[in-house]
Amino acid sequence: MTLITEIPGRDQPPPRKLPRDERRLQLIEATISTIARKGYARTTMSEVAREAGLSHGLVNFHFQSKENLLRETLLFLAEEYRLNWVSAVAAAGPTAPEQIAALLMADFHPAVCTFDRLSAWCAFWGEAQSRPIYQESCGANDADYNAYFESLCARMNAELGYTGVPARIARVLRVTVEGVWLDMMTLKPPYSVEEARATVKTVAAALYPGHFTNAD
Amino acid sequence: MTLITEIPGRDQPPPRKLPRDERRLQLIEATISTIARKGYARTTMSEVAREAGLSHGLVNFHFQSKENLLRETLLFLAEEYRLNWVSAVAAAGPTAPEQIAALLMADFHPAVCTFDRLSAWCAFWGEAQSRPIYQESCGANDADYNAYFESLCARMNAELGYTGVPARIARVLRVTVEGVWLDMMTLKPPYSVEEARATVKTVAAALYPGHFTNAD
DNA sequence: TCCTATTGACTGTCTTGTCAATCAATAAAG
DNA sequence: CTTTATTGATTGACAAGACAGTCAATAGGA
Repeated sequence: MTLITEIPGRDQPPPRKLPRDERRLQLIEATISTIARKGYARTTMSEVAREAGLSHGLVNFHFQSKENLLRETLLFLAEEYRLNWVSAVAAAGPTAPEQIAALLMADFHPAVCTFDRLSAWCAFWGEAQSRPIYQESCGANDADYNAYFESLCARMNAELGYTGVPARIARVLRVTVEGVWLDMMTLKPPYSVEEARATVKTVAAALYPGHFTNAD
Repeated sequence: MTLITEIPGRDQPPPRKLPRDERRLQLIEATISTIARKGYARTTMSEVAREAGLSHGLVNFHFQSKENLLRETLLFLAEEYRLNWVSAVAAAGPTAPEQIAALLMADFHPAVCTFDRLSAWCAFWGEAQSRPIYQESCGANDADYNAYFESLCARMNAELGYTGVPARIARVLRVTVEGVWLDMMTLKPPYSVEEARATVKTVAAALYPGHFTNAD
């Protein structure tokens, strides 16, 4: 999504110069698209620049090195993901089932669940060198997510009489979402977001039959 | 796992020359290890050769090109995976729950569920260019696997009175396994194979409460 | 001897990162 | 209001290095 060109009614060409942060964001988006289109291994500085319609010297000007560009792209995705689920639980009702439903459905929100973004996530997971980078910078995010998810499962037991091991139930729900994400990357043709959500709801309904229902 | 050096009791150096197929297998194993250790993007012909203790010219001699080496490595993993689940269901009892259990547990058999192999799978999933290769050559395998899994879920309905949509239930179980695989790649430290199997059993027990039990 | 596997030097190509020159926008000066 | 610095973004040519793939020479087994 470009920044300036889409102001409705004014389709002047984008300005040649752009402030630092907007240009960086544009280049990160171009990196995500390039990874999705060409794969991580074939993502070059020049290709990212071409995707953005800029010269490759500019990428180094803004990010110093390719390694740094990829690191910042990963951190951008991680922060975007975190904001998405945090705002989803904030907007949901206070009961444990409502909060769990919000967490599960947030992962399929169009802000984070696009083909390009899933593709980029999958590429980073698969690239050995990016795993320590992720752990180091975002391990705390994941720990927060897991801790919150487990606390909700514990509340399901305490408040609503279920008996599953919270850590394991939370893991089941989390890996189901991850597996569906992988499906949406891998399968040809991918199934719809509706079907993805229905699949996750099926698991939730199986684990908590009184408080979740199958989609159809 | 090297091929010749580990014959117990005979630790003569490996023969300088090796028949075609054994050398190819050795290089494919070296490719898997290299992908796991350095990542897909940093996997070079020279690095694969060094991992195998051979010269890099030999890799081109046996595989013609890097692209072909990676393709054959992917096909090797796919065939190994297929043989593993096929033999697991062949060895299991004939009832639907037994067959489903065999399918689910087979994915954690040490023949296919090692860190190097999971790492390589994940790298191939993440690499955009390898997805069409996989579809083209192994899409039929996956279709077989899914069709068989769905037929088992249909039998659970017909023979044992369950009511879930077979396609969706099969998908839930499959994505759970995939998600746990991802966990075993990503998490630091990874949880044990026992815990992985217990997680999958939790889902099966939730979906088919009369015929699967939680691990503990 | 013949045949196949193996080696390692070599080549051409691609890629990253640097840098001096250029350009656009704004501020300052006339 | 026009003209002239100043600043910071942008470009494209370039150097240095890495890599895939080739090939002539060699070694080992039949």
